[in-house]
Amino acid sequence: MPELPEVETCLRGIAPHIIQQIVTTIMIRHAKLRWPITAHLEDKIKGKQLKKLTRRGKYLLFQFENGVLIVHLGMSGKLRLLPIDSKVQKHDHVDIYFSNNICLRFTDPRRFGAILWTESAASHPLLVEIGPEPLTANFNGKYLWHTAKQKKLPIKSFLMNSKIVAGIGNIYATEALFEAGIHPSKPAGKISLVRYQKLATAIKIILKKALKKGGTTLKDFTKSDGSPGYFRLELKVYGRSDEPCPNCKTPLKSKKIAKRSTVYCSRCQV
DNA sequence: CGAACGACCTGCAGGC
DNA sequence: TGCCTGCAGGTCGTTC
Repeated sequence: MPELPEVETCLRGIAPHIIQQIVTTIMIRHAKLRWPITAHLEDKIKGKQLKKLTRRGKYLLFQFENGVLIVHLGMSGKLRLLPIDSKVQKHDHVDIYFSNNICLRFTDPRRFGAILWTESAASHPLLVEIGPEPLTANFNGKYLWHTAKQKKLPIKSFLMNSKIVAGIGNIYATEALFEAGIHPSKPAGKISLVRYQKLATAIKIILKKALKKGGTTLKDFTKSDGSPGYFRLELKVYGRSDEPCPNCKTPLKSKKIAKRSTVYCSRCQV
């Protein structure tokens, strides 16, 4: 489910409730995720204090005094805070219990997610090659243009490569390309600097809008069921194949790019 | 080396 | 009702 805004919203929702707390115990019901959960994880984090919770791309980094727990939500993963005695349901694979009687529960039907322990996140192979965060200043049109030189792959695949930029998934790649008026199949190396500047701006605006929406959703977070709740930004083209283009009313088209569904307007995006 | 593809999983909607 | 197919917001490891 989650792309960068959802992961960030999840982080902001859970962090205040568990930062500085100490892990009392953990419960692993299903260790087989994308990779097996790190063996003897309990030995690593039991009795340890959670110092910080940060994000790199779509990876959540739970920073303890002695190392970092890396959590990825895959396609269908969720993290929720619950009372310690909450009823367990199907796909509730992992619980981490904290000293303030809160249970952090990882639920993931498809099990594409990951939970891994590392002593040095800075050099971890999953993190070390991730590109710039899209909401920082060093991600901009010039960076994209420069990095795309000579590349023939479709701009959409280029954008969804986490080595190029962190956290852009199928939805936001689709939406940003529509906003920027760029055809998703256009070879990355054949797009002008000016158009890349427009694209970088579109990415930043869309992500910020989604974050704001997530922040609004978060208001219910502590009050209701303890779930950050997934939210859906009003999407202009994603999931709207055959509907009229919001700009020109031409029916939106849809095609597969690298096996991912892609919606676009053949008139507005060139 | 970069780019394309397969693989990992479950759940759901739609067609027959 | 049941079976089959295709689809889903990710991305690493392998192959070409």
